[in-house]
Amino acid sequence: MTSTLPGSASGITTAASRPVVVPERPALEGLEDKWDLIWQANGTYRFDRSKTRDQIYSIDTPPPTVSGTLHFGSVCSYTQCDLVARYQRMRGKEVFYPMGWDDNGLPTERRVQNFYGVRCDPRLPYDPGFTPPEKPDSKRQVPVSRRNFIELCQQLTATDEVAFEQLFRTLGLSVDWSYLYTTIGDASRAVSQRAFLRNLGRDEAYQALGPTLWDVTFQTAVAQAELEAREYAGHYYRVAFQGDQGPIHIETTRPELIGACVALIAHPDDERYQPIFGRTVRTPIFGVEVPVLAHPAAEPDKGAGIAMCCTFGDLTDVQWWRELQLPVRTIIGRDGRILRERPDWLTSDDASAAYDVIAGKTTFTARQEMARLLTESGDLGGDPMPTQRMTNFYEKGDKPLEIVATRQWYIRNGGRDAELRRILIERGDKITWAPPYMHHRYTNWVDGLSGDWLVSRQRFFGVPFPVWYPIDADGELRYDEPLVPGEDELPIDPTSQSPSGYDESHRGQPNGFAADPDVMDTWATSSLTPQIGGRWETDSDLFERVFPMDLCTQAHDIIRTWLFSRIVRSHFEHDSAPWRSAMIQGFVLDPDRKKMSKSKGNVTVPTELLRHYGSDAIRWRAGSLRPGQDSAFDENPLRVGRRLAVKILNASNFVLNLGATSPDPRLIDRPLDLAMIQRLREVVVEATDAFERLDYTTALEVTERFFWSFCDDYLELVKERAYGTRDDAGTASATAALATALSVQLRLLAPFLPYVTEEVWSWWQDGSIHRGAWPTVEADLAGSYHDPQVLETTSEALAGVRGAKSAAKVSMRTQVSRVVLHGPDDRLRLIAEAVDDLRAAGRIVGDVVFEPTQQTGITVVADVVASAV
RNA sequence: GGGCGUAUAGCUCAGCGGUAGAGCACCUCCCUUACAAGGAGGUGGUCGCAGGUUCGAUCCCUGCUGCGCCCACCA
Repeated sequence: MTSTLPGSASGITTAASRPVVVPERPALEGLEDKWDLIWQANGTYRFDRSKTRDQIYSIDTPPPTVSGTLHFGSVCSYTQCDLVARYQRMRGKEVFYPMGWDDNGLPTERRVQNFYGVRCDPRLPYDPGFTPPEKPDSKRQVPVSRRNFIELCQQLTATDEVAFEQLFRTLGLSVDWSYLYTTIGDASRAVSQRAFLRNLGRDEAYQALGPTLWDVTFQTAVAQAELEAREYAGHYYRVAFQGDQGPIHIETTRPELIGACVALIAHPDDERYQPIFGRTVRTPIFGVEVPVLAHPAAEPDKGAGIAMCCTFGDLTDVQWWRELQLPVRTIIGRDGRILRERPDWLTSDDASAAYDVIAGKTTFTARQEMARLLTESGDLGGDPMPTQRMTNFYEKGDKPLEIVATRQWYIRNGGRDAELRRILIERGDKITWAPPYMHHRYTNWVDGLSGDWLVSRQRFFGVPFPVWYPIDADGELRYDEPLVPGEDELPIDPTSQSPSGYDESHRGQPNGFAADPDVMDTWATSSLTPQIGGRWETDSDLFERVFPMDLCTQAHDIIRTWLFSRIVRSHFEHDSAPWRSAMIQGFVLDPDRKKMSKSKGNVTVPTELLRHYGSDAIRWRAGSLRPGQDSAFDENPLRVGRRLAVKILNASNFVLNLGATSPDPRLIDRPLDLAMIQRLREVVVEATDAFERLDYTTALEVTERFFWSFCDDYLELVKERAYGTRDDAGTASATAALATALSVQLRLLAPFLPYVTEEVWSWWQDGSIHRGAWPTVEADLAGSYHDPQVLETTSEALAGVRGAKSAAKVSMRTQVSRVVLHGPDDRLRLIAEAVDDLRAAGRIVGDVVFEPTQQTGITVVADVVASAV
């Protein structure tokens, strides 16, 4: 094993002055471990930060959520990014390609809860000696303090991160691991808090008290981008409100919210209700007077055409409440249950008695109880009608979202500002999208935003808001006068550190301070990955060399979250887009084209596949999946990929054993060799153009197609001549052509199959192929033009000879006494240029006769000699 | 309901204004001096439907239909 030196890039290969060492029996097994170690030792993928911005290609890679295992689809996505990284590196760019682990946030918390059987109760004191239960019981989770909980999060993610790095190394990602970051790490927290404070200072971030989408399971607010509409079974209840002129019937699916009703609302043009606009009616059961109001968002043909507005049943309620300036009457708590305390607007004895029935109940139970009460009171018109409706869920949750009034932090994203929205859409217009149509998804999403970006979460394992609030003499928090740290103090934890001018004795006291209790959503931190990876404000020299970045890669599901949020942050902080190009990747679906998910148990785990087929085979598969396109998981292509890797091994071995070890285009002079080189020139140009368009699939396809025909036809046609049994000039031409083609092809394939190409390269070349130069016509394939049809046409004739043998059911070794070639005169002339090679490959011992005809193709009549030699 | 994508061989997909392609599968043959976890040869398609543009349409345009994804839809 010849070891390589860091940075010893050998571009164009030269005549081999070093010994060529080909193993006796080359194999794929063990290549991953071997080369991972060597690459690591030699710093093959080390980022050289002395390079200038124009010499650098920087990549913003999604930090995978560290929660258990990676999908096969993720493995493909990361590989696709790596293909581009490797191509750019071979093109001579210094590639900045940092990796991060997204370990903060709810997914980690949830995994920790399930893994250890614990839940966080921030009221508990820290227990330094805590050990998690031996056998986690998900139904009886042990309450632990916030600090204990965070320690468990860090413990588990640390374990997971080791496994992730090992997997990515095995996969052959050409990452410089010394730039690794984690989203919960100090550096990320500092970046996240600094960016937030800057947003706050420029009024791009603000705090507001208002209706918020709320997940009752996780007990946190969630953002618009994290919503998922799902079908939800329910009933329409026809409910009577009593008015002076008789009952008004509305239809609702949520009778448990009647206690939260603040108005009835119909469309202003709706003649049925015009007489009662401005009057009041009494709610059933509770007898609360509510106004009947007009609003254009009411739809006359929906339900009864008149709706009850509750605080808050849905987003339309929020709109009515806001625009009609209605009061807040909250009856659902943050745990998703009806408030235990009786609301003060329910004054009558009947109302109190009825409320006591539903107090503390879940919405589901309360709904049943209310239906019963309505039936008893005679306010329910007819039987409830079953219905399926779409309801908003938190994408990671399994109970419908409620809307509760809470104080939250927001970052402006154009949701309430058409001008900002327009500017952010324009940012998207300037990015090169692959595939181009993904641009629409971005534009549509931004265009459809209806509110600012809610970034606060009432959770524990995340980046804290770097904010305290003064407490006035009356013990009230002054939210409007937040205290913030200096940027040089970051990262800070306001729950354990005190603001300047205070000390811990003032915490929670009148005239003291209180910490903001919330953490930022994961996306609020990962929206800054270019800044985190590029070490914004802590290493400006680096940041200026890598930002704005050249490329971001990610799957299409997080355009609305990660991609958009990075544009927002970069727009505010740097007045630019974070990158020039976005490569959007598809999903790998299960074989039935269903989305893989852990809950369905249809996830394909990649580790076993990597072991079985080898990393190169997996990478080959990833390289055949086009950007943006979903695909169904299929094991068969992995076999095909492996076969290619084996073929490269065998063919290279063969070529080198023929003595073809010196690529030298000047020695190539035979028509067949020149034709092959001409085709290879075309392949180099096509593959390069394709990679420049981020179309790695086409680059792979043209290269691979050439490689197989190189093996099947060219190699067969020249091997006799290359053995050197006939004439030396012909042999020199053949071996030079073979060595040239091998060198070029290995480099074209190197991004896709880094292990097998590196292995073969090491047999006869110095330095890592991955620091070698991407092939070009000028540097590698100089020489004169020759009609490439000589190769195709002669191959076609050879196929004809083989066909004749196949039809005669004889071995390919069988000799042929006489061959007659029919075809157009000009094509026969091309064959004549390589007829000696055709003779050798076809084992033609007698005459080869050319008979020009009007037909377009070549047909062959061959007289097969009875037996093989 | 709005947007986007897609429809090509049994399967997965490429292609593209000029006589239909690949891989897999299938069939036949060959244990051939690089490769039997190989190799060679072969079967197989009115390019979703209907119009239009064109000398010519799988390709461009229009409409329809199917499928998929994103968004909206909680009275």
